[in-house]
Amino acid sequence: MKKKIQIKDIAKELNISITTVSFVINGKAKEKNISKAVTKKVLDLVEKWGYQPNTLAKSLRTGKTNVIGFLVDDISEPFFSQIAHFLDQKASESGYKILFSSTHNNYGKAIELLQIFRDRHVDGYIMALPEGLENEIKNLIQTDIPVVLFDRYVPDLETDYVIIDNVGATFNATEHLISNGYKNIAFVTLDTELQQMLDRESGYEQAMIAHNLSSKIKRIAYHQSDDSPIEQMKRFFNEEKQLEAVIFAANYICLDGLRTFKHMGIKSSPNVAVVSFDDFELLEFYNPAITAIAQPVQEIAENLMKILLSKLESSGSRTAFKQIVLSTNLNIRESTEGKN
Amino acid sequence: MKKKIQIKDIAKELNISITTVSFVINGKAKEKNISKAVTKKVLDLVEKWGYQPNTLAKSLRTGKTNVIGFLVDDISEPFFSQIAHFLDQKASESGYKILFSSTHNNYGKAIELLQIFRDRHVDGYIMALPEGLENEIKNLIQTDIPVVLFDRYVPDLETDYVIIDNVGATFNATEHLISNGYKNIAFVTLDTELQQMLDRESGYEQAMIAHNLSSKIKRIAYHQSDDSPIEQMKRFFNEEKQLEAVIFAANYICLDGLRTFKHMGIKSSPNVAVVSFDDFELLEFYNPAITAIAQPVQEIAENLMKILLSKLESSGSRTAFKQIVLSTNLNIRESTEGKN
DNA sequence: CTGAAAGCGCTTACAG
DNA sequence: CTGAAAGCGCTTACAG
Repeated sequence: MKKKIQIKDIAKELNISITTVSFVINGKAKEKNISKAVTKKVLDLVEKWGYQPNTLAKSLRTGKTNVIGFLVDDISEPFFSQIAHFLDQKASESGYKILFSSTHNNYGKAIELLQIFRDRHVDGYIMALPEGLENEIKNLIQTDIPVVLFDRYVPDLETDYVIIDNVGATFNATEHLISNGYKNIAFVTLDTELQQMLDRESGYEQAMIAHNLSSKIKRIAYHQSDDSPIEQMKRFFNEEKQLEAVIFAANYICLDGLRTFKHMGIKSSPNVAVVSFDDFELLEFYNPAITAIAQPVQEIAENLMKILLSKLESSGSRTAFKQIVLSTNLNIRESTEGKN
Repeated sequence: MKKKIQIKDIAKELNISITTVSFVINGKAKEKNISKAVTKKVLDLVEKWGYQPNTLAKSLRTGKTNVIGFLVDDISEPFFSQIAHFLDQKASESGYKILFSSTHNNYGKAIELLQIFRDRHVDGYIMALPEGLENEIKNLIQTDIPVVLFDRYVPDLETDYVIIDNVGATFNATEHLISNGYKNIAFVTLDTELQQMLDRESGYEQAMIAHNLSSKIKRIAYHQSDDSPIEQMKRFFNEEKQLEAVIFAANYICLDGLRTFKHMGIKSSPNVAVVSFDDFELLEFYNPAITAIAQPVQEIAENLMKILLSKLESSGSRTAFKQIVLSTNLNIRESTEGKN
């Protein structure tokens, strides 16, 4: 491999100073009143020699790395990996790269990763916050390093975020079921304090109340060794023989729900209508195809990146927090075709 | 935020030189004959003040970034995002972080990304090579920067890689079908020169020949605007009315195959037995559940990381190329239960 | 056993 | 219009 070219090589070849070369390369020729002739000479040689500035040296000097830290529960979950994909596309267009890691919904791991990202001087963070990290995030935001949250948020935490209208999503899904003739509708969710899950539950409840129907909410405890989610659901479905429809509050809950149905020999529709939060391939191919609340993944990623980039550019001048709420889409399929 | 502590702060506080502090921090106290007392003093203060070396300065000086570049077609494909997840876990344990990007199977994009990774001084690469990049990879390897390939490989390219036994995988799957009474078995694959796809095809052919059955191979052209994969498959299945079983050579091909079946009203088993290359959730839930060749994702990731780390540690002393071939697992499900 | 100093490759305030 | 030089925060060859 040919030896790496440096600024000083260019300067020497052209008999000008390093300063001048640096100014030209960084597009400050105009601003610094460098003559057209010199500017062109430099640019031509840079082109000819294929000079690439050493990003490490640049970062050390400027404190900017052009790296964004991306933190989620588990990068292999389809929702997160799709977000990652779109973020990467957008980031690349602006010269940023993404460092990712998975917290596994673990407080200690998340703290550690935040520390590692800090050590590596990431310019900003995009993350889905694990429970209990409110204070760390508050501290992070106070250091003036841009942070944009998504998927979940903390109601009284002043920060930038992009989320979806969880209340509206389940409200609409519930109304859809009701208008198709279902009355005995259950909502199966996670036993958690995560705001987005509470919002989803609330949307369901509001719709049920609006139609004078009584809510049936089952909160499943995950990460509990002595009582598997499937066992918990089995008991619930056994008690609720007259159930006509179920809304599952997240994709993995839906998967476990379908597994439970299989174990119990319950045929989803026409027996029990099913709606899943989060759309994924399986639902389309299931027999019968399952109605799903789809999150606008690309839109979420684009908004995250847009907010982060604007913060990055206006760094210093503290801008107002941007909070974006996107609406979801109800993909109606056979599973909720109605009782009629 | 409290001002960042530097080596010189520690040195000043302790009235010793920067050199000594640096040696202690880098675990060279013994080697450099630093006294136990001094060593302890330094370590205690580092602990107390929570000193973290500036990785940027360290990298600039040493040329090592502890960053690994991870390049695949599309990070949001489940296979790749799972690999990413396991790699991240393993890398973190050794103090490495992963920078990822998607090539979208695009030659120009891949070249560009390789350049960007180089600019960022990644210590090594893990990648699934897009077609036509053989020469770039050869150059890369010659620069002595560790590269480990996976998923696909080029037969006469001397390098490290982790792949699966594609020939054996489809050979076994085909034999499984034959022993369950299927004779008229088709193989639906991609129209490509990618070695791993050719290997899969070859495994199928060898099994068919071994049993004196005639092969039926359909190569689907993807990325062709005027003739969708589904249309191509439709025509094929229409011509082959007597088909008893189909092996799809990759997960997305299988998905399109299932879509085609749906369009045509073909009921997979019992009419047509189906085997998919790559296992994913959908197959388990499909009705009937579909038999699949599963790749050992975690094992692949672990091997990739092990090879890369060993190369990273022995940098300079060029080690022999490690080429690992892992075997797959045939997850037998209802779709191939047999004609009996 | 320990320290002063050069150097990694940039950017930029300051001087002319 | 342009340049000499300091400094970002480390590591390490060299000297004592």
